[in-house]
Amino acid sequence: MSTPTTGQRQYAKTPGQRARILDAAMAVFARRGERGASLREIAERVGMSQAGVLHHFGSKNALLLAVLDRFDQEDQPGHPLLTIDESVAFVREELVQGLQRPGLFQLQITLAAESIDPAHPAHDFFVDRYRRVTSQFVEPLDAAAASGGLRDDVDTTALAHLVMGAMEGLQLHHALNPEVDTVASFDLLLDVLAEAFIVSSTPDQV
Amino acid sequence: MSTPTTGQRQYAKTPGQRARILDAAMAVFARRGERGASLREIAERVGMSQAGVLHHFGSKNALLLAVLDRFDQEDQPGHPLLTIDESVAFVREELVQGLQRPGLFQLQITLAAESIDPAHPAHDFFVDRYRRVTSQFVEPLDAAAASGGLRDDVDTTALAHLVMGAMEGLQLHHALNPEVDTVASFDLLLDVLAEAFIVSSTPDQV
DNA sequence: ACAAAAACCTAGCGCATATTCGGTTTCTTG
DNA sequence: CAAGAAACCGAATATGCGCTAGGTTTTTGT
Repeated sequence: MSTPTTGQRQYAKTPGQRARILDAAMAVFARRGERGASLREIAERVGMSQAGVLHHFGSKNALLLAVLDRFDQEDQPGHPLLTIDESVAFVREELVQGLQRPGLFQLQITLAAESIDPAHPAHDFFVDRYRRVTSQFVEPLDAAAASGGLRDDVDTTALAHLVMGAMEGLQLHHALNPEVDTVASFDLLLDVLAEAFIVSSTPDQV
Repeated sequence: MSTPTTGQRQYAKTPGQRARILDAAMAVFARRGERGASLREIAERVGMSQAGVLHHFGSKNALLLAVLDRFDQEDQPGHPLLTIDESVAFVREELVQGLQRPGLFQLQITLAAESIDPAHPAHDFFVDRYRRVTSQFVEPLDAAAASGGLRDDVDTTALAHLVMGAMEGLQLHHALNPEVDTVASFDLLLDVLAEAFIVSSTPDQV
């Protein structure tokens, strides 16, 4: 009765294998989307058979959900974002890192666009995700507006959507044309917004 | 010898049928993407068999290209955009109309995201398209900068990418969460940019 | 009115896919 | 070291896809 009814025995290398499958699945889903991705291609990358992959994740759908779960954790901030500066720094850092690890952003854009279709298996996930991320962004803005750090006539919701939208739209352009400098454009936006809306005790640091 | 060797006879209702097929294909491609779309679903919408659709367009690929062709024409400006005001007005009008005709934008986002994959049949189209649209936007900006209508230290390319990226990113969010007010966020961007960069002889009209 | 071609349809082919099934190997635990 | 289960694999199944083949109906110019 050491590992009883819950008995989920597991080999030592199993977590590693699952991780390798997730790596491959992320890359393939990012490139081809869920609809264009095949278990065969994922299995090939891992050096395993289709059936082997399914042994670990049960179905393509479950594999997709596991990928989304991991993706959600990887781009979650380590600590709550309380101030505007923290939020901005976090989101900008994401954009910068996206240049060296294009997979994450590509996964996001590819799957999010596919998920517009209500019949898509990730539809609910992305609908919920955008709501969460938006409120994560609106809250510090509202807090700043309340404490006088922001002009109080600003539509914080519109502002949050603008920043998030710009980030992903730029990323989409960059994916199609690598010459597009996402960070330059995004910084342009941040500078202009700061100049227009932030009420700083110290003068602006452009 | 009235319609000789080039003899492409056509029934009277054929153009109408082709148009109806294109309508259906646009809607289905917009919802499901190219990979998720099936000729069967398109044919059903038209009230025709799969083979009937193929009789008119030859292959799914050719149908996709026909859709892209039409799409490109529909959102092309009627006249060249020479000034910033014209460009901004045009792109903003597109956004407003997108609310009443979501199909066009959804088609654009869905297919563009799918097209990140170099193996996608529309890859070349979207790579080229973004280049074209960007330069269409950069040109009036450069002209304005040259004639003193714009602050001359502005990175016009980054600016153009920002505006285009924001537009599409917002549209993606809106597609997933209709509560997102794309026009409000976009106007926010335009106002802030105008205030920051446009050198107007008359004072700004917020 | 008549032939000829366009505009369809039904049926089926070949292929790729996700998933299942039964067996074999590999590891873990007592 | 010896069960026994986990971790695989090869093969088969069912489904959906784009596309083709061949025939029938509808429209057309003469």
